Amino acid sequence: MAVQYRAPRGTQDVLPSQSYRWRFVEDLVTEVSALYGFRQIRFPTFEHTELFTRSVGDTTDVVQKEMYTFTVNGTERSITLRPEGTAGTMRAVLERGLLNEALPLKLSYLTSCFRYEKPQAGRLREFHQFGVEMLGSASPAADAEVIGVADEIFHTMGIKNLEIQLNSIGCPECRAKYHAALKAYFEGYKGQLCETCLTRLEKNPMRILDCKSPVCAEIAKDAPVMLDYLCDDCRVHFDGVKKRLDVMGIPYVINPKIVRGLDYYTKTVFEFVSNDLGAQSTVCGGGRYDGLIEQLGGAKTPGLGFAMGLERLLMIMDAQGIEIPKERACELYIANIGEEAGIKASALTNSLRREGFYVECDSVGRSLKAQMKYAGKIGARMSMVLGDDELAGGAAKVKNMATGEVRELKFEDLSDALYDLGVEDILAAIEEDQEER
RNA sequence: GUGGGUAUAGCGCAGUUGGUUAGCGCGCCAGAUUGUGGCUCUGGAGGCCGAGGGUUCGAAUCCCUCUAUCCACCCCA
Repeated sequence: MAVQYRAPRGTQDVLPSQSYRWRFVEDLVTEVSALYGFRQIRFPTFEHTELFTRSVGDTTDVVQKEMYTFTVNGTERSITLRPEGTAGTMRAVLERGLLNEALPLKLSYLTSCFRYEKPQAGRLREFHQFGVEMLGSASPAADAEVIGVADEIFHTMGIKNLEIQLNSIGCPECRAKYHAALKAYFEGYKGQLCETCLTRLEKNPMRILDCKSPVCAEIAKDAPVMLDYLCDDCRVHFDGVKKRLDVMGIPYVINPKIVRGLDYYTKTVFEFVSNDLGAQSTVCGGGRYDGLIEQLGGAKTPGLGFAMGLERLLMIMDAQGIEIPKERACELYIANIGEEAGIKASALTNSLRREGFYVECDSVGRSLKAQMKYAGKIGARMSMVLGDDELAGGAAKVKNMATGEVRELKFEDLSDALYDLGVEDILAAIEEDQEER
């Protein structure tokens, strides 16, 4: 069958059978981060392009080839769909003067992001991130706190086998020295490096450290390590972070190869890595960005944060068989026979819904048998039939769909007082059913 | 941007060395005593076999092109 319209490449529909999983995750990350004092901020889906080129960095892949950038209706202004959440958050913070409030400022966000990439496992063109930003503290305590929230979120979800990889890429001063040393080292192997690494050598030599090519990896083995080049300030800071994580009981491994692809990072960088994902093994990544606010025109303010990919998070939960609470099931299905009973069933259903119960009745005009079948299919916990007999006799049977057990409910005057009397008895029956569970 | 795999019903899949009306499971709809679902049985709806071109008496099947999708590189969450 030739479907006329397809979802654009790299996008996904979240169907009702899956959406409850999303809500569960969204609620959980929001609640856990709130315990750490992070309050949610929301910001536009698109921003002026300059915001991203200045913050993310115009030499990064994200800016150079992955942004959805466009102009609208012949205007000059260039607009870009957010490729990440930090830039928009910082813009809002500066524009709305949030740094004038009590510091540190702790914010969280839950948004979709857009990157024009070739889709593969765990990589989409529209994807969703939960992120956290903490501004106004240069102390390693802040680093530990931010890593701590992420860790606690994964822990609360019941996710296992995550590895926290930690590194420091230093401040601009010590990193420059390291870059020089690294470049000098790899220059000596220019003839052996792979093609991409030759461009990396110019652009960002640290990336060579992470090359999968066996030759490059072999060469990289003896390359200088960033951690050996940290200035005193950066080393003390990094030690402080590690010490706090140790005390907090959060295990981590030092990975000198973590580089991060966004320009604004300084000092601490970290990733939460899982081998339950495909090649895209990072589920959460972040770090410190002490120069960012200043770069965007604000007062010099230290800051840091992380972002986690919700699709990847869900993938891990799926792979690890983590159970997510199912949605509330239909509590009662009211079947009807005949026009008159159908009208009463509608009214009764509505009354029960107003009482806060999940009740369904026939809205198609199906036979009793088909109605019962439908009730079973949607997983209704109880069913009840309304027909001439019930309307006249003042009693109706309520059936437990799981056990088949039938119980008769009596009504004083079902024909006229159905709505009031019927509701009460049925409410009692539903509540009783709920208690048993 | 560079590779490799895949494309048949809503979903998951068969379809022999090319051979007539393209099948199976699940799902969907209806029926099996006119007022009770699940199990079983019967019937039904639903496919230009991803698109276009070519070879052939004849193509889901062979060839070419395109598109989509998946996985990997790259990059990142």
